[in-house]
Amino acid sequence: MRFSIQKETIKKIVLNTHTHPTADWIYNESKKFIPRISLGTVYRNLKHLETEGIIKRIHDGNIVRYDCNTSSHDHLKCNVCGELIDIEKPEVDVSKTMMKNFNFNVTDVEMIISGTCQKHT
Amino acid sequence: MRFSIQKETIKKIVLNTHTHPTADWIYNESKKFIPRISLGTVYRNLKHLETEGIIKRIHDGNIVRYDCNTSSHDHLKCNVCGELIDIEKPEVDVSKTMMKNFNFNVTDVEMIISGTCQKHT
DNA sequence: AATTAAATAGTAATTATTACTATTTAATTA
DNA sequence: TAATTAAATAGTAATAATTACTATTTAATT
Repeated sequence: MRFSIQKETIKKIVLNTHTHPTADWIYNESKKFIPRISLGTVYRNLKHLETEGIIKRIHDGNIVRYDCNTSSHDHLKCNVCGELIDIEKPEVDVSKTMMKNFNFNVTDVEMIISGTCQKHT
Repeated sequence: MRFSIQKETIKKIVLNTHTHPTADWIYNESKKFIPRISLGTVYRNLKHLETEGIIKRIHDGNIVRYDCNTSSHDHLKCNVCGELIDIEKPEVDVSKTMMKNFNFNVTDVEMIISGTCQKHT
């Protein structure tokens, strides 16, 4: 992997942004430093960073976001402001726990557990 | 809401399909019965069915799927065959539980809890 | 049977993302 | 230090999923 100003800039932006930005947001942000940067460059480097385990790709509904927190954690999503809030250690009765601990009124819990099923073991 | 063959057909297809189909799959399936059906009609009616609470829209990564099971449940996603398996009652240590109960090797757990945060109460 | 407004088919537009290619540039070598 | 080489970029085109638009059709009402 070769050095490039673009790669370094994108990396710096994502690692310093804790609001789960989209590719487009990162693109616009990087244009402040490299006005002629290409959107393809942003996507390519985000993919690199993900492969290297430096960032994580998260799915907010059908919107793809990037997360500089690569530790295993979940997200609370507010229906009003759309903000994603990092949470650690999901518990049994998610709704009740969220209500008690975060004063967060759960209307929907969406969880996808990925892995390998018994058919392929 | 007015009767239409298209609406009835789409409803029947989704309610009889338990494999979490995509809009495109439903479109192709409905063409077997109504060859000149429009893709827009499929999307419009899927949106209606969702609004009426007859089906649920689920997010499989960045792919949108439709689920005729509207009860609160989660999904196991196999990385090999891509199949989504319905599960009830998520438990604390998800990985361990999945391994024990389903012989499912978890590599990633993705959960989005939607609702309203304390800023808006 | 005539009327009316909702639903449809077909097409165009939009958005997010990937693919392609000529040019640029970081790293290597002479 | 200049020449070489291959990786990365910019810019554009292509693709895929979805929504928007509009003239036409059709279910329901009169």
